[in-house]
Amino acid sequence: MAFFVEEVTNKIDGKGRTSLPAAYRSELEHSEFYGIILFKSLEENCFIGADVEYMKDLFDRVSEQHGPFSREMKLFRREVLSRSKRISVDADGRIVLPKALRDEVGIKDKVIYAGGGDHFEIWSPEGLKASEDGGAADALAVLNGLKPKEKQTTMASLFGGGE
Amino acid sequence: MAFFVEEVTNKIDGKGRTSLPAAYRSELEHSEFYGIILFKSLEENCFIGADVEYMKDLFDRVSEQHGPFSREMKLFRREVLSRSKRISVDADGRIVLPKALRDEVGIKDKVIYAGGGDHFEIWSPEGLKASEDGGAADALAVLNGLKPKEKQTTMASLFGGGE
DNA sequence: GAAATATCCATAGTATACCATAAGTGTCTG
DNA sequence: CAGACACTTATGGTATACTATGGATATTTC
Repeated sequence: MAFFVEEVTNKIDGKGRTSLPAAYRSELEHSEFYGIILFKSLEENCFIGADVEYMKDLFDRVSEQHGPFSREMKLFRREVLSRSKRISVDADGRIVLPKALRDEVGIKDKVIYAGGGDHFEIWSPEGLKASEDGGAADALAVLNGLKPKEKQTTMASLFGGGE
Repeated sequence: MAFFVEEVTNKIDGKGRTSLPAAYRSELEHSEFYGIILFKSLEENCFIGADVEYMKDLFDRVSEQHGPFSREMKLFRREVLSRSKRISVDADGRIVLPKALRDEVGIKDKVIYAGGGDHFEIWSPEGLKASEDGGAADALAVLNGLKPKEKQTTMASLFGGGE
């Protein structure tokens, strides 16, 4: 699965065209669809981009854990899927952010792509600056507080045939 | 399988013609039948549209899990299959919603298509507005509450004392 | 033949494909 | 090691194709 890192600042022109960072493109080009799924973050003033598989995976998990016509699934459909867009990467490596979307998060002539692993974020420079976090010290505390990775005892490991 | 996202508002004329969103059409055109299955939602005041494979999949699952002549299968036939319609996409990318159907959910001169992954919904603008959900915060809670994907058979699940 | 349904053109606006450039990177070579 | 060459990347401009929609004409269906 694609793994996005790096923070990149690119221009965006009057038609909403902006180069997707090359590092992201190479993560995407093995995908079934050479493009991204884009949707407004549920908590922050930015967009979230990812490959289609990421969204299909979220879909499957909500559907399996709550039921295909559950209240949770309905929320997911309304608040995420119907607000998402499929945006293809053109031959020059660019995507287009329609004006309506740019206005939602205050993007003018520059965008910042922020890699976040399974997905990435798209910010206006002002928006990203305004969204402050705890800083490096707090992040260090998170890492230091990590417990060992769950060592699940699986059927396979019990009866042989593990990796 | 087709994956529908985006919310699109289109006009519908006196003859019931309305453009199916281009994003949906490109999801459908690899299907065996270039058109949709349409049926009235069992719980909401809208229609549900999908490709034929979606309905065949529902059919298979009900049949396999309850038996081909079970009470559940009879319900599915009566309430879903017999109320479904096969609607083809014409050369201009439009579908036709007959007047009887439009009246069922109060569609006048505009329809809203709401992508929902494996299927999409067709609403009247008023109907969609009236059907409110929990909003972004609730949707975020759903996503944060997701359990890890792999459902491995663990010691815990074997001998009690789950998560 | 009247009403309903389907097929065929026309068009304005928009989005996409195509082409061009300029800067940066790296490689190969004499 | 200097320099020529081939790539890639980001970005600007232009032309073409597509989308949504309205109107008109066929073709059913009862």
